Amino acid sequence: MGPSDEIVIGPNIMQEHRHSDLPISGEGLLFLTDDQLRKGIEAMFFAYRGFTADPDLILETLSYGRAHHRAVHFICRSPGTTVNNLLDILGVTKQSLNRVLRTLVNDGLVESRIGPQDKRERHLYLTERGRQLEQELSEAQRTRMRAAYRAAGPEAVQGFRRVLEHIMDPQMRKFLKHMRDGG
Amino acid sequence: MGPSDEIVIGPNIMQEHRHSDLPISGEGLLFLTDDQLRKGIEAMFFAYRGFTADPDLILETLSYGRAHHRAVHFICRSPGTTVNNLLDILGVTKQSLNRVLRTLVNDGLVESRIGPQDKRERHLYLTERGRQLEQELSEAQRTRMRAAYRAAGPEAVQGFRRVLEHIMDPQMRKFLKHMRDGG
DNA sequence: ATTTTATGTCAGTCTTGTTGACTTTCCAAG
DNA sequence: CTTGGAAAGTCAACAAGACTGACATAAAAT
Repeated sequence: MGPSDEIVIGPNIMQEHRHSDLPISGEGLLFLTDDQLRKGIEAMFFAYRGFTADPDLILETLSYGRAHHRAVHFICRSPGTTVNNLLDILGVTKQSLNRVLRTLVNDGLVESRIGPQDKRERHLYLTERGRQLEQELSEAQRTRMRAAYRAAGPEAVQGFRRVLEHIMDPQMRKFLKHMRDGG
Repeated sequence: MGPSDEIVIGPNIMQEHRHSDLPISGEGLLFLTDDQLRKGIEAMFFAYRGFTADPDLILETLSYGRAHHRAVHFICRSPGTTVNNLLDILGVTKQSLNRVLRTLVNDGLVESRIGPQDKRERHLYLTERGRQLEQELSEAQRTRMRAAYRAAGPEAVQGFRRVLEHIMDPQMRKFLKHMRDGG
């Protein structure tokens, strides 16, 4: 942190964008005001930074980045998945993913097997070392999440998940649901 | 999406990392299992993508990036803030922030005034055009959040905020609280 | 007068995204 | 059977945006 250890972002002049803040009715729609939304947006921003902070520290020591973490995570989650599946999930170009996968394969963390039916496909698996790294990364991330869950309580967690699922694009929600049913 | 419009990430083999999943007691600690945590982690990942998707579309047309959005957001929120304050909040280097601020000032979206008391400081303000862009960006983002909030309901929103605040680093939580008291 | 602070700049690197061009493989229509 | 297109993956080059390090300037603090 800075020298003051206390962030004070200028005089506390809150902008009043009230155009859609009018409580349409007298009831409990206060949680939909622009001000409430802004707080949620900022919370999302700061929380995501915390969310990635702990794995980032580990990745840095290996000169890997978040892209590597994401690849390893989803390969661990669904061993044998193809590059194309991964592309849909990660939402990046195949060239971008390929660079990451190449380093992971070269470093002996991921194994890429030619598809038994369709030889164009590559099926991806973690090696033992890959599983080790994945464990280390996700345990770091889980530790923070576990603390947050515990502090917030089960009902808050349910709300958390509920809102997140409505923020994401529908295909992704569908994807998560699909996995949930299977798991 | 892809041609299939349906993401199927390989055979649905769920890894069972049960080492800390043992329900310590028979009570309601099920929300702390590794599996629940993994679902939360993935939800966070997908939701954050949705969270940034709409502003990104607007930014692209202007050849700006998320960095510009963040700067404009926090300058709008706290007009007159200094560069140093912004650095603490955004958590980037001054070189990185400076590149963004320079383009915003050159493009006439941000005004940088020499501090009245301390002439070393630069106080940052949005111009009229800057405010317009900020409105456009945050309205795009709020629209998605509003829909999610409405769909999830007020209790879920409360839980959402509660968990997010526990995920972020304490300084950031303090910062948000500080602003909340003032607003 | 010296040091510290706030800001800005230049140069160079790294990660991770992009597009374009290419090979290999598969499948289906002629 | 062949051929042409689609799909999967790879290589090369480029851009955004983060980073570090070195340095400059001005003003405040000591």
